[in-house]
Amino acid sequence: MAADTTIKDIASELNVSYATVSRALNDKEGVKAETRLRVMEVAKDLNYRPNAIARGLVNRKTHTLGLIIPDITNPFYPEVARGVEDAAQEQGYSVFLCNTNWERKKENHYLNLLAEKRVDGIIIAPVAKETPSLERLIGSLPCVYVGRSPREAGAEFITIDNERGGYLATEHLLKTGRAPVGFIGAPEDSNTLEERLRGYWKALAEYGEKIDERIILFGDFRRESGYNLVKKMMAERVRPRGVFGENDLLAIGALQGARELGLRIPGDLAVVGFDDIPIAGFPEIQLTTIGQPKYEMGRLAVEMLFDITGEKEMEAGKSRRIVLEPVLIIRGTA
Amino acid sequence: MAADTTIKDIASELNVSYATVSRALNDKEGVKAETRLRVMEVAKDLNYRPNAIARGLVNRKTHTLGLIIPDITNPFYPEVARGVEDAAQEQGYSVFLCNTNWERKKENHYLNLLAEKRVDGIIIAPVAKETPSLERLIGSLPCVYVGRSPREAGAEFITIDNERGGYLATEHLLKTGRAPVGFIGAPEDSNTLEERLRGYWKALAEYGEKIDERIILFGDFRRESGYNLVKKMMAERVRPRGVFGENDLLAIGALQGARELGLRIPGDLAVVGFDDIPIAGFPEIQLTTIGQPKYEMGRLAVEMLFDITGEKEMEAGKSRRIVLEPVLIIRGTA
DNA sequence: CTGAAAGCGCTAACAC
DNA sequence: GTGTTAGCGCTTTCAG
Repeated sequence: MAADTTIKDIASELNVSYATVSRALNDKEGVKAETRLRVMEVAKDLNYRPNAIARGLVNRKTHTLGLIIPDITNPFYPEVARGVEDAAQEQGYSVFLCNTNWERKKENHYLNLLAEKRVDGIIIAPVAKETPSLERLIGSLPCVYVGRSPREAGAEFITIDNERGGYLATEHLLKTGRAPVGFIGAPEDSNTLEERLRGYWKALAEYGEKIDERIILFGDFRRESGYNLVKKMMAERVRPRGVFGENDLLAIGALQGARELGLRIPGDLAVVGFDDIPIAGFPEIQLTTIGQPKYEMGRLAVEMLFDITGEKEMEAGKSRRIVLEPVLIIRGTA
Repeated sequence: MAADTTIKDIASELNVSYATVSRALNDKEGVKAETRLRVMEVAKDLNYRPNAIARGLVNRKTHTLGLIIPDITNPFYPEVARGVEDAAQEQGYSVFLCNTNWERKKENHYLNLLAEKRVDGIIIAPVAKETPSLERLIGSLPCVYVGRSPREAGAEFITIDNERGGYLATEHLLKTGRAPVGFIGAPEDSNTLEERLRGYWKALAEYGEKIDERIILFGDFRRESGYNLVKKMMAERVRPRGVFGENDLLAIGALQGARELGLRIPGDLAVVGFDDIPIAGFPEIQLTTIGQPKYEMGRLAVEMLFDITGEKEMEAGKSRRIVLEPVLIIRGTA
């Protein structure tokens, strides 16, 4: 950028030391009211803009947060991101939004980058169950996980009870007589999968259904995957009458694949998703799903971060490990 | 963050000057191979992380871009954002994603913030027709607009031909005998509205239809708005047989409102949108719309930025003012 | 090839 | 109240 005006410029303009200018600009005490006024004036005239980089260097604080999400294209994450950004902005923070596209390499890269940029904290929805490069950072860089409960003892997190969510979804299917119930999810290492799958198993067990690997299928997190997986599933000998999709995109894809197969929903096949993304509620979709407070989770993550850094204390009674209760939202597909 | 290790630490460890360390770390010439190796080793041992803040201060370059979008919740923007981020990352840049939520105040705030953080460039999808606080920055901070062609002479931009898009949409409706054709859009000051509306007018004129203010309705950019507006429109005496929505979300809302009114689509009412967001292509929606290459636009915006800063030259023949051709995508709603 | 030293823009003691 | 000075972590002359 072109030569910016610095506090020195405005100091020499006024024939005061630049320390005084700094004091005036930062509303510190010990500056004559008149001096302060003149400083402000000249600052405006010269179109002065504080250099956050220089400030960050001496204050060791950048007023910047990093937010790492796996898929900005999945409507779940923009909602979370909005919560994070709103809450951050309210405290005068800005956020680096990093999209890993479900690639661990990218996640790693961003983690390093954020550390190098000396962000004041990181909020992450990790790609996989373990995030070693982050775990190395924790302790030197405050961090909170969103959407999953990490294994490491030291980490803070906000998530919903995924196992319970999986249970609720499956139970609903079973209770309405949809056995056998299939499951479609992302690859095995995904962070939330394990817990939701566990909930699925649990419900199955409780209803006396046995686990049938033929109708537990894995792909990726995209809608197309749900579409393909349901077709594959329906080609099996055991024809499920209900399907639980690990997330809404997958479930919606399943809906579409099933309809293409000529199946009526929910008559021939009932489908339950997870997340309650906005389109799930569209009249054309009406997906039965498990709801989570996405925006709120984003906000809470920031609060927790600030609580760690001491920037701002959290409301009393709030823990730094929050597990929210999922809710079953019954619409038209199950 | 806790006390980081600095180049001084690794210098004293090795009994060399920290200048040497800096050189070694930055792959500068004039360092004995062996010294370099030892530096690298110790750096790794000490878990050294370059401080991008300090670097930015001396280099006057932060390797950071700012991206300002109005609504991360509208699937159009995440696509653009992905393009921006991918292209930026390829050049070793990271991006601050700022969501203005259609608020000029927030936009302003972010613009200042980005300037203070000394980003190397800004890509913006502005809230309104004019962005005075940005225009003041241009010249000192490279900037490119996405999604609209600003009035100022000095600004670079990448957009599609919105007027032509509006024309194509309306023409399609007219050609298929849908007159009278209504229009629903966001508030008057919106950036793209004017051009798309102009295209609508033009098509109307060409087909001998007159402009009827009663069926040109404005709300905001959200789906709910389309839903409400279409209901209002259908309550008018002139009952339109086609509607052009300024964006897909609006058009989808219109679809839903119309159906709730008992109208069959496209039999009773034909609807065309704009943007071609992913859900537009869902089998349940099948929205006829105007397509724009969102991801590509994001990428191109970054290229243009780097071309301005001299970071990387653009392919020959590319202008810094790009107006892409919109395409009509005919699906089921018109 | 390496070291010493200045300086990026700013804040924070410590003097006066 | 205000000025002086050191220093945040790093890059970059300029000497040696």
